Amino acid sequence: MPIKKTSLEDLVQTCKEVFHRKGYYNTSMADLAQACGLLKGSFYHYFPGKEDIMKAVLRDSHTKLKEQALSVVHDEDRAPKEKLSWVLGCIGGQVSMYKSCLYGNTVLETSLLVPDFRSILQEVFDDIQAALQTIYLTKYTPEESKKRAMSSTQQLQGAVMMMKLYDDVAILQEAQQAIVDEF
Amino acid sequence: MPIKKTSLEDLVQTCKEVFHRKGYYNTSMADLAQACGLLKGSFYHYFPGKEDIMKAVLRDSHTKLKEQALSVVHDEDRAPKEKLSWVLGCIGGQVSMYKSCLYGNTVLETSLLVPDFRSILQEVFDDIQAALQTIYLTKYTPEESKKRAMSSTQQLQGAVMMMKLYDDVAILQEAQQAIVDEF
Amino acid sequence: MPIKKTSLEDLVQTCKEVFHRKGYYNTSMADLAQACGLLKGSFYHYFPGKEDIMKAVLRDSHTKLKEQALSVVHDEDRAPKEKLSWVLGCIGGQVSMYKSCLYGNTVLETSLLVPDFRSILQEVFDDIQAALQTIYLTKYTPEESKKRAMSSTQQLQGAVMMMKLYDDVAILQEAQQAIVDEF
Amino acid sequence: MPIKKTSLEDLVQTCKEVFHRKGYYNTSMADLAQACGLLKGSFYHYFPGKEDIMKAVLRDSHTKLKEQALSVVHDEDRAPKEKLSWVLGCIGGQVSMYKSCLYGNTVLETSLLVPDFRSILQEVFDDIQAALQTIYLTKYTPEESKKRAMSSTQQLQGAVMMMKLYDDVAILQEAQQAIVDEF
DNA sequence: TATGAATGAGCATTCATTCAT
DNA sequence: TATGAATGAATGCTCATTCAT
Repeated sequence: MPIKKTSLEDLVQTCKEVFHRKGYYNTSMADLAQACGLLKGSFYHYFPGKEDIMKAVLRDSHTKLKEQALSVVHDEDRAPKEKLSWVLGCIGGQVSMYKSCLYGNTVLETSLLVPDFRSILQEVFDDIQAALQTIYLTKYTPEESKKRAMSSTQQLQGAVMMMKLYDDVAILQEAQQAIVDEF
Repeated sequence: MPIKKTSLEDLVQTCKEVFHRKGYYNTSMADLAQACGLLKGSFYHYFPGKEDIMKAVLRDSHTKLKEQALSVVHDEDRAPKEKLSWVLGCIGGQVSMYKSCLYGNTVLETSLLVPDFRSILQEVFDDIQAALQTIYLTKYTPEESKKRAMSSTQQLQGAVMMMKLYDDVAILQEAQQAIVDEF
Repeated sequence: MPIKKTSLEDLVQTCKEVFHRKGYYNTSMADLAQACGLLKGSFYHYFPGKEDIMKAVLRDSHTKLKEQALSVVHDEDRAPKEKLSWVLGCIGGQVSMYKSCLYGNTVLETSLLVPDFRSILQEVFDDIQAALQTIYLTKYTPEESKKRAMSSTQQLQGAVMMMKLYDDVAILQEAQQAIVDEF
Repeated sequence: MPIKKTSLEDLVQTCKEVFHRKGYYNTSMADLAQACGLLKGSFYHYFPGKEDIMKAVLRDSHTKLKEQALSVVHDEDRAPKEKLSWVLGCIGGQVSMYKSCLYGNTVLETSLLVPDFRSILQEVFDDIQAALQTIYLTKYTPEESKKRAMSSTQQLQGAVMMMKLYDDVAILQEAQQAIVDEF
């Protein structure tokens, strides 16, 4: 029965939500503090600065992505197509929940401006593509698998953008379905 | 032959470049003014505010997109595939020049926060998809054409993101090529 | 009949007074702004930052020191001892006015921390010593003159400190007198 | 033989070093805590506040000054000149070690702003001058002795400032030597 | 058209201090 | 004794915007 007043984990989740909603530069420390029920100053007990909060958020998402979505790849009890569906479903679920993809957002908003973000994000997408590639390898040549992994990732990211633009989650779901169908 | 010191056209082009580089929220009026060789105050003779600058930039891009990229669709002297290649080439050229796509960036960064931007951006993507659809209609059913138009747009936007993440223009070019090849 | 609202010159003089009274680190931008009748933000129209204000203040004092105090050295109508008296009187007058010496204060408070201040302050003391040396050279050997210039400068600075400690301007005046008498 | 983890004595010595280096206002409680290997909060077990730390530091220095430097004055086995040399040597040694004189620094930075500091510092300089006066009295009239005590103190303090400005310990040593020679 | 001074709110961050644990 | 979370004010500075000139 832990009586936690503020746990770092909670902070990260709350900040994640705010960054999803408002973006990195448009989110102020005051926004984050308010969302977490803290004063601005108190935040600096947990993180040295705004950049570090975002890094913690991105790393947390990356960890969960690997645990929940990508780990299934080596599960021998599932069919490849099912795995693909699972991976896309997990990613899509997150995206639907927040109505945006923090990875894609952050790449476009900051990747050329904040090197620390970029390297984390590259790892994220490297992992996603590696997982997809592993799945495609059960059916296609290595080269073709790589191409399809890249293509599917792009398709998904583009769909996120269109989903946001038209505020229509169906766009994302159709894209997911199309990718699975094309397997 | 007017020798204007500062033309609205020049201002828009310069601001476009800055918004591409730094994003909307991370760009300050001072950034824009400095890039244009004006003082901050002087900017308000041309635009009522920051939002209006971005709107002018987006509309200018939209106009040029329609003139240069999309108008070709109704050119009867060209083959459909050639038209597709042209459209993607035009869009890709812009993206390569700025190393990012202002439409996609702005959708992800602001579309849920600034309604005015969203409606402009919806028009832009409506136009792009209509053009692509028109091309696809020469070969596919209406429904299939619509799907392919959407899919190609997503593919392209996702490729822009990946291009930015890995700082590799080839990613974009390959995506363009793949879309054309699949016609 | 100039209707100046805020002249840079006035700002520098007001800030000089505040820095004298409160020191560099203990003076906030809000202190300076309030003393000048401006808002904090407005200050950044005149100076890029706090350090630059101090630099302007130090340079202004240096300039006036050279014009008023040190220029007399090459005046051929005055006797050397009279010149010495004048130089010390000018410096002492400033010190008495503010009840402290900004040069000495700033050396002790910041010279090892802010390189830009140090180089300005070195120039200031180089000039003071060069002036004193020139005066002493009319009576002493070059080596002895140099020693005496250094010694007199130290005596004066030490007297400023003691004056401040005991809040007694007479301490400074006696030191000045002693230096002149020893010529 | 107590093995204290943090002794008040150690704390004072460490804080003394930090105040020497950064000055009073430019030193934060976090600076002090970090230098002492404590957390900010823990500091308040030893001292009620920042001002009290500085007071402890000044008093500690004062005590040691009396014990080490000034006590020699009444040692009948030493010649007056030797005593003078000893006193100046002790003070100079401290100054050289820290590359600054906390007494002089603090007078200039805070004496007019923090009454508590001022009264401690007045005691310090009263003691220094009394000691010097006692030495000079072996050779000069009371009045002349007082003058010389004041003058030597000023000389020394001025030399500390110049030493810091030019980052040259030799300046201080020459001043010490000159004072002894003039005895 | 263009300036540049001025505004007042807001920025990320740091401050000295408190206090339950 | 020591922690570390929390505070609330203050730090230096930037923001988009206004407006007299």
